[in-house]
Amino acid sequence: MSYKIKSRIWIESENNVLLGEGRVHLLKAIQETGSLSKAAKSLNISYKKAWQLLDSVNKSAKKPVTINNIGGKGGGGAELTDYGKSLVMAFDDINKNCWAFLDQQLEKIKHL
Amino acid sequence: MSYKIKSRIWIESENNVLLGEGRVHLLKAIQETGSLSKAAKSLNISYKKAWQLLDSVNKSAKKPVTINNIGGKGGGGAELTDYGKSLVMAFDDINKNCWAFLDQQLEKIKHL
DNA sequence: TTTCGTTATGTTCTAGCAAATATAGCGAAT
DNA sequence: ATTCGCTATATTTGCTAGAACATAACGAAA
Repeated sequence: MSYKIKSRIWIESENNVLLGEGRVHLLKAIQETGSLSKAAKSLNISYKKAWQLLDSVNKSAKKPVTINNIGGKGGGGAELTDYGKSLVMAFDDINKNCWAFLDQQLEKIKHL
Repeated sequence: MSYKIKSRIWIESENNVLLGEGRVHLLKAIQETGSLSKAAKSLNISYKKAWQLLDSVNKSAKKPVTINNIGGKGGGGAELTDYGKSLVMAFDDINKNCWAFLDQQLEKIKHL
């Protein structure tokens, strides 16, 4: 059996984590469900944890990543801003490229 | 202030971590000091933690990464095998390249 | 003005991980 | 055969991140 190279990347802003794999999952789930609580359920994490993550994302980002509507018809909801969508897309792109890069670096330890 | 991309890479073998940044630091300290206990001191971690890390490394690797001498003149000691040295060098090289790669990917989020 | 499903937040409990402590075992050299 | 400094391992203690639980606030619609 051969060795494997694994990696994790994340984007930071002023020493705070802005986006990592977990946060991106959450944002995508919000985009799909239209609400933070539904997104939390779909990811099998507590609402509180989801809220804390999202709060941290919005506080670290230069511009709002989601619009959160409180109260009103249906109780409210949350949705990604265009800025949020472009952040998610950029992260996915860079992450995918990183995998490909490391896959190519794997050659260097194949013989070990 | 601009966003930054951070990363962490590691090498796995059969779903066990073989080498990460911490383990590489430990191996380098062993190389410099000639003993596991001195290496632990120099890294400010407990001997036990250092031993557990090293044990895990040697159990995950295909060939021994260190030779541990127990008892004898000076009480014993530990040193890297040639195989261990080449693993450390390969990791450092890949890690360095990964930084450079991500630095270049940074362009993609510069405008965000 | 009551209902509803959400967002928003505080508080308590717990399990798992890290640190601290203790001790056994080893073998060359004197 | 005793000393020495190291490797090897068990046990206990302490801490902290996360889970679980609880509840307040909100605003449109009926």
